[in-house]
Amino acid sequence: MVILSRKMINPLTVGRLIIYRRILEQLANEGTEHIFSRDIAVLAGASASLVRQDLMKVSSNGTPQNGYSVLELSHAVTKCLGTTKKLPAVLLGAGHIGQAILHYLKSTQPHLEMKAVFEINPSLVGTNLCNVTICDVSTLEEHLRSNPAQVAILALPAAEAQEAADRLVAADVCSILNFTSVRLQVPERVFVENNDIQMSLERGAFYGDEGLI
Amino acid sequence: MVILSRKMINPLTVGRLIIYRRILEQLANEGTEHIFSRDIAVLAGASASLVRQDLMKVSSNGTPQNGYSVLELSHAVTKCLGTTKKLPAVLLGAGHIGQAILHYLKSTQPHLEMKAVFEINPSLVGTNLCNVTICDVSTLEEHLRSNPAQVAILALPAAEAQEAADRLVAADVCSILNFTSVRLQVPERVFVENNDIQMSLERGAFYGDEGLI
DNA sequence: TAGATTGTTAATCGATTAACAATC
DNA sequence: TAGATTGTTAATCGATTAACAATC
Repeated sequence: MVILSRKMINPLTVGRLIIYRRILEQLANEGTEHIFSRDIAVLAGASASLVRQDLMKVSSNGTPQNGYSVLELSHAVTKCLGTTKKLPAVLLGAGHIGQAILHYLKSTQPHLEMKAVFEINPSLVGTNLCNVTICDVSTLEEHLRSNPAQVAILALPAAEAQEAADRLVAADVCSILNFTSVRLQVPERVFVENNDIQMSLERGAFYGDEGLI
Repeated sequence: MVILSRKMINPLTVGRLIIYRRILEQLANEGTEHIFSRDIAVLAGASASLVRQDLMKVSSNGTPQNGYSVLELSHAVTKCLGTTKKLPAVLLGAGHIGQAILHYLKSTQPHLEMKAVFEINPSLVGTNLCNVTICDVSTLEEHLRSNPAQVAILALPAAEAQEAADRLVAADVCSILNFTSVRLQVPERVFVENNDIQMSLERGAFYGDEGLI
């Protein structure tokens, strides 16, 4: 018998639920009390049908008259996404992207708590970044033994990505946020979220090129 | 009659072709002369079948004996992606992400040439960023009239994203790289590449949370 | 030749859309 | 009530995988 878990929700749906939550929080701030699936759809760039299907997963209860209660739905989505506690996380790479991500974590509140930043560049080691001390990457395993982290963010040069991933997997990290352009090879149990900024830029350029019919 | 164009290749395939090209360039640098679809698949995180199907679109010609010539295939992919010339682009938002992207454009070579950076924060206006002058966002239209850009990169606060997109669309930008967490509403002719770092972080956190079976 | 791989089509899988009874 | 929307299932669409003849 398979036990249902949050993990049973696929990444595409999770991505949309995250978008819905953001929209609902925004609406709540503006004082909107109710909303229809059709309107969520417009704001989320999805179809009303898909929105309703996704919301089934959070055991929503809208009414034909008023649609969904913004507050209730917001809570239901948040509960489904299960982000009550903050997960300990580590960042590998304190370059431009690493720094941007760290600032992101400080301003918005994704449910991650950055425990340490690791760098190869020795001139950065020991300095501070957003109140997190930069450690030498050679101390990664040691650090993770005493401070386990479930999530790791990879923001280092492509050439170092796979080796770093191997070490993270060995240290029981179960979710890797991969901001490098390398497709990591990891065991199936490890989740990898690829965010390939370089590819985004190139794809944007591709479709921006109108020079051919 | 519909004229075939590069645009007919869908975003998923384009994304993989970009990955293949990167892999092939890396292999070429290492001196590898031939490669099989199976090996590309491993490096690209795809199946061999899908790799071959994608490569059909670039009119590849591998042989059963040696697979593909790395150099030939690399050129074929590059030709298909059509990235000979650099497209003029503008960046909106000179915050942490904007800066990281700008450094990316300098180090790697996506086929974009950053023409100008626009900011609302007046204290940044007039200063330099990676050799590009930061302009006041109020001069956007004026600038685009004299220096048309096909591609725009959006890296500003969520609250300003839609209005900025509207202005870009009105100024004939045809590809928007959206690094905000807002789903933009644009005419169908405009391509939008969403890269939602905030969502990536939250999804990574979701799947990192092993606390429930 | 024998064997493995390519190029290409057919089958499958999964995600999205459409449909519609139940509901307020 | 009449009408629009929800929750949910069925149909469709499209992307990936499987299959296989042709090929070297």
